[in-house]
Amino acid sequence: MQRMTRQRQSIADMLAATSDFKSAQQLHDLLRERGEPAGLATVYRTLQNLADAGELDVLRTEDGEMLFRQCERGEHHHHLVCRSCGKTVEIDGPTVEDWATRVGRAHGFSSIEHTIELFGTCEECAARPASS
Amino acid sequence: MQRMTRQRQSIADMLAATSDFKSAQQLHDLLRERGEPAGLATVYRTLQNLADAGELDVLRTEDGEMLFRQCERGEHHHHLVCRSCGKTVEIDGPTVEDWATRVGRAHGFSSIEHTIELFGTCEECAARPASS
DNA sequence: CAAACTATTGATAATGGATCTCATGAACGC
DNA sequence: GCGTTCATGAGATCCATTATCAATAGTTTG
Repeated sequence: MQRMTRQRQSIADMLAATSDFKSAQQLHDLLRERGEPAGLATVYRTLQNLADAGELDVLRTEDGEMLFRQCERGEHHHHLVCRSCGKTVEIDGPTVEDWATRVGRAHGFSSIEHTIELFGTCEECAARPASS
Repeated sequence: MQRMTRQRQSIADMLAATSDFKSAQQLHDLLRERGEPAGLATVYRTLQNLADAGELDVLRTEDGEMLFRQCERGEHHHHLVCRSCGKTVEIDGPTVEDWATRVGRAHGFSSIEHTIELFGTCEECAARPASS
C-alpha cells in the first residue's frame, strides 16, 4: 500500500513548486533549507517511484547526473534546459518526431524511440558573469 | 608532445576494428583477451583524449555508462542504434540541426547544443525470435 | 649508442552519484 | 489506542570514472 508521509508530501510540493530540472542532491538540500528535511535515500526512492509512475521526466546531464522535473504535459515532449541554472522550456517538435521515425524506417529499423534534449545558456545566465 | 605507445596503438586498433559502441571496461577486457593489455586508467585516458580530439563519438546508456565509437565521418552527426545487437548507423539531419538552434534562440538561449540519438530494432534482430 | 628529458603507464586510492541494509519510526485500518 | 506493515534514514556499498605518483618507456640529443 502507498502511504502519504510528510517526506513524500514535501518532495511532491517541492517538485510542484519549481519548474526547473533538479538533481536528487539539490532537492535534498532545498528540503533541508526549507526546514522539511528528508533523508537522501528517501529523496532518491521517491523520485524513482514518481518517475516510474510517469509523473516525472528524467534526463541525464553531460556528466551523467540524473535530473528530475514535473512536467505540465503528460504527452511526449522534449526539453530546452539551461545548463547553468536548470531553467527548462518544454518543447514539442512534430517535425523531429517525423524525421526520427522516417530515418529509422529508411534503415529497416522498427520500434523506434529517440532521445532529444537541447542544452544552452539562458538569457539571465548569459548576462551574469559567473556565479551561482 | 604526443607519444605513440603500444597501449595507444592497441586501443586505436581495437576501435578501428569494431563498429559498435563499446564501454571502457569492455575495451579493457577485449584488450586483455587479445594479449595486448592496457591499464584501465590508460584506457579511460586514451578514450578521453580521442573523444576530446573529436575522433570518437560518445554516448551514455540509460544507466549512465559511457560508450565510445570511432565514426567514419568527423563532422557532427547522430546515431541510429539497434538496442539489441548494437548495430549502428550514422545519421545526419540538417533539418534537425536547424530546428534545434532555431528553437533555442526563440527562447533566448545561447551556446545551444543538442543530444539526439535514435534507438530501434534492426531488421535482423526483428526477424530473429530472441537470442544474442 | 647512451644519457637525459619528459610523456605515459598502471596499481591503487579517491570521488561521487546512486542504491542497498536494517533497525527504528510513522501511517492507517480496525 | 493497537498492531501490522510500509517508510525512513544514517551509513555501508556499489560502480563508473578520475586523480595520484613512482616507475617505465618514447624521444631527443650529444
